[in-house]
This record gives sequence, structure tokens and C-alpha cells, in this order.
Amino acid sequence: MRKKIIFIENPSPQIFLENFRKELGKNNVLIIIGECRIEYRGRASSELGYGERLIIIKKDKSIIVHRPTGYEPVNWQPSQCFYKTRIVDSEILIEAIRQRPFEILKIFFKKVFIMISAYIIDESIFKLHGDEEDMRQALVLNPQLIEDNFKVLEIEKEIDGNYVDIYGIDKDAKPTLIEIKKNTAGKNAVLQLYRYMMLYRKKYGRNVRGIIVAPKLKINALKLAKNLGIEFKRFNAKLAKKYLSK
Amino acid sequence: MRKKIIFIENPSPQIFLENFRKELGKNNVLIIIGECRIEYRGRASSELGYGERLIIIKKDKSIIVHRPTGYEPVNWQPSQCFYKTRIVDSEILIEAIRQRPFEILKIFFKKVFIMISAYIIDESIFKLHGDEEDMRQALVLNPQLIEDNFKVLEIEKEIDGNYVDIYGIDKDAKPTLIEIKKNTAGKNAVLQLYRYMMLYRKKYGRNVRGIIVAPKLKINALKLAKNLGIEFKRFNAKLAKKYLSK
DNA sequence: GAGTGGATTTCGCAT
DNA sequence: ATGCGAAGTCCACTC
Repeated sequence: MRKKIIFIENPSPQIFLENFRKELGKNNVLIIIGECRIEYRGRASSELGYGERLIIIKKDKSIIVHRPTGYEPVNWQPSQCFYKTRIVDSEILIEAIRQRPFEILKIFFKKVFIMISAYIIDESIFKLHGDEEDMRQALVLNPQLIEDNFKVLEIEKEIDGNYVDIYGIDKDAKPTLIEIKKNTAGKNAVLQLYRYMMLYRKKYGRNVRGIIVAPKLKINALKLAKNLGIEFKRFNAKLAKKYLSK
Repeated sequence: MRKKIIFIENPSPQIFLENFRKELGKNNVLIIIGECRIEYRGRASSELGYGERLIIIKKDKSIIVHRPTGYEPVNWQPSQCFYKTRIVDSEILIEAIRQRPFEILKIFFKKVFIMISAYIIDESIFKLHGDEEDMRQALVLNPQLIEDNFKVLEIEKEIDGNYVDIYGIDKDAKPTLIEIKKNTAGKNAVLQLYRYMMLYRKKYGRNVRGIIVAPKLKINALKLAKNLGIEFKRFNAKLAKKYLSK
């Protein structure tokens, strides 16, 4: 029942590197607390002077550097990066390198307080129910919410590499594109739908209706929609959940 | 030189809660490794069955839940949330609650392998050099992008404690101050540049041109710029990167 | 590999 | 407080 977790406390640079390399090869999750400075070069560049931080390296070699506050990591490297380690001026240097795009994260440790290595297993499937998905599902199952006698033909319909949430025909068999937004829709949403309508027109050579489904439309977006002949249908995630729970 | 780090290994639920509450109150960074399931309800909702995970709670009470792979946390709560803890069916329940918007994250621990509590200090200032720096560099290396026969004399020129992005002379040897914005520039940018021009005039006793370099100028900023005799040159980071990659 | 759109996006800055 | 746009966004997906 006890989990095997390895602790290395206050290691010398040599001891640290030795163990770091060993543990990194085990597909373990590594946790390091230490005093370090950080450099990053890549799509942007950053520097962070000395301070005490928490560094996590996961099985997939992704790395995140956390300061004592803030939800987001201050520096990071996504998975599939690789590591180089050495001692520079009696400091431990860990380089996490990403190939494409080429980016390099350098962590210089003045002092490692602790390194923890644990093999942790997590096979569960993460289920996320997003609001926009709920709304789409509710509309697909209850197309009368869109309009009487509306027929859904396709969800996530592809038009030249773009995706329309719902594609269907209205009671007069007129093709209709529906864009769903879970929050108040703005001009971007309207323009996005308009672009899809133009793409549809070009590809299929016929006019198409466009409907924004959202809890609200911003005032400017409403004006724009009117000018572009785009309709608006009020709907929201809470309502959607009600329909889905029936 | 040793850092005080508290370890609690394989605690009973009672011992864990006792220590969790105590350490949470210390503004420490808490690290928990354990087997747990997770529920989230809020802007969306999610479930995650039992598995071994790494949970981090920071000084500001932000919480992130990490699986053994992936750069991103699987669940989280931003700073300023508050905690409720209790034992439910012999499991440890930690609730992290956010008020606005109302969101609740529930972690049910079947087993805590270890809890680590550390007071870590990090006062350094994080410096990120992003697109604006690229734009400046591209302009310095290709001054004809500003104007034909433009000559860069100084970057980050200091005028009474303020810093102008680029200082140079135009084809008629007229001194010119350039303010770069990577995003749409507003009135503030215009006023900032105008202030630098005034400072320059005062210090050197001669007129100076002012140019805002940005992808766009807000309509009000454009009007203001015209009134103040400030010019505008369209440029952006994407373009800059192209020039820099040559 | 490039391009598009979503995200519990988060974050910062302006209005 | 709300809205808008950027982010080293990341990520999943299709062409």
C-alpha cells in the first residue's frame, strides 16, 4: 500500500545530477524545489533572477516552473522535449530543449533543497462537459428549438477546412448554417459565420441562411448581423442542460 | 542553508486534515501526491475517476491538479479561492471554491502518499521579451522600413529617465523619436511619445519628429496624433519576424 | 506540417 | 466591473 517515493535532500550538484539523470530515465514524475535563475529563448525570450521555485517534470518530459504564487507556470516546455544537464560554475544547469519550434529553457540551480521522484499511475478517462457542446447536443436532439420543422443534416460540417457547428435545412428546405456561442456573441462570431456563408455560397453555388445561437448578442454584433442578413436565436447552456436531462 | 520543508507520509485522513489545515494557513506551498477522484462544477463540469495525481496549492490559494503526463493541469482553481475540508466515507475531501464566477473543485482522496509543505521565497522580477522587441530589432536592422535613408542612432534612448524605443535621424538629418507598439496603439501611446518629444525639445532645444510604429492606431489615437503632429507607420511582429529570419 | 477553432482558457489593459 | 485582444498561449482536429 505504500508508494515508493524517492527523496533526495540538499544534494551536492554531483549527487543531484547523478540522481536526476537516473530518475528522469524511469518515466517518473520529478519534483524539485530549489533556488534558481531561469533563461528562456525561443518564440520569445525571458529572464528570471534567483528565487525559490518549484519545478515539475512529468513522464512525458514536459516541464513547468512554478513561482510561489499564480495559477500559471512562469516558464515551461511542452512534452517531447529533451534534457541536457551539467555543472556550470558550481551551479546545476538543466536545459530543456524543444526542437520544433526550437526553444530552450535553462534552469541554473544555486541550491536544490529537495528532489522527489515518484512513479504515479493514472489511467482514468477525463470527462469534460463543456457548455457549447451541451448546447449543440440539445439543439441536435431538439431541432424545434432552432425553428419548427428544422432538420439537422450534419454537425461540425466542414467547408474548406472550416467547421460549422450545425448544418441543416429549414421548413422550406433552405440550407442553414448555425454558429453556437456559449457566451455573449460579438462581432467576431458574426464575421466568422458570415465567412462560412460565403464559403458555402462559393462551394455550392446557392444562398444559405446563417443563425447565431447564443445567450446574447453584443449591440455592435447585432447591428453587424442585421447588415449581413444573419439571424439570432437566444439560447444558453443552462437551458440546454435541462433539455439534455429529460 | 537548509530549507525547512515539512513532510507528512502516508497520513491517516485525520492526521492529514489536521496538518493540511495548519499548513494551508502558513502561506506555504503545498504539494500532495495521492490517489483521488475529482469533480468540477462551474463554467463547465468535469469528472475524473480514481488515479494517482499531483496537487499543488500555492501561497495565493490557487490550486492545480496534475496527471503524470501533459503540460496542462487537468483541473484547477485560480487564486483567491477558499477551502473546505472534511472526511466523507473515510475519504479526505478537499473543496476549492471560487466565488465569482461560482465554481467548485472537489478532490476525494482514497489515499495520500505524501504531503509536502514549504515556505518558498521568490522576489525576482520576470522579464519577457516578446514581439515588441522583435519589431524593434527588425526596424534597427532594416531602417528603410521606417523611411528611406533613415538612420538609427540609438535604441532605448534615455531622456530624463524615460526610454524611447528608437532614436534616429531622417534623410534631412531631422531628429526622430519612434515608439513601437506590438498591438493596436491607443491614445496613451500617442501621449507617451508626445511627452518624450517635449522632453527632447526641452533638453536639446530643437524640434523632433515622432512616429508611432504599430499594427494599427485606434481612431481616437489617430485624431490625437494628427493634432500633435505625430506620424504613424504600420508594422507588426509577424512582418518583423520575417525580416529577422532572413 | 500548416491551418482553424475552442478553452473552466488566463492575463492585462482600456473603457 | 466589463469588454477586448494577446499569449512562448496549449490542444485537438483536418487537409
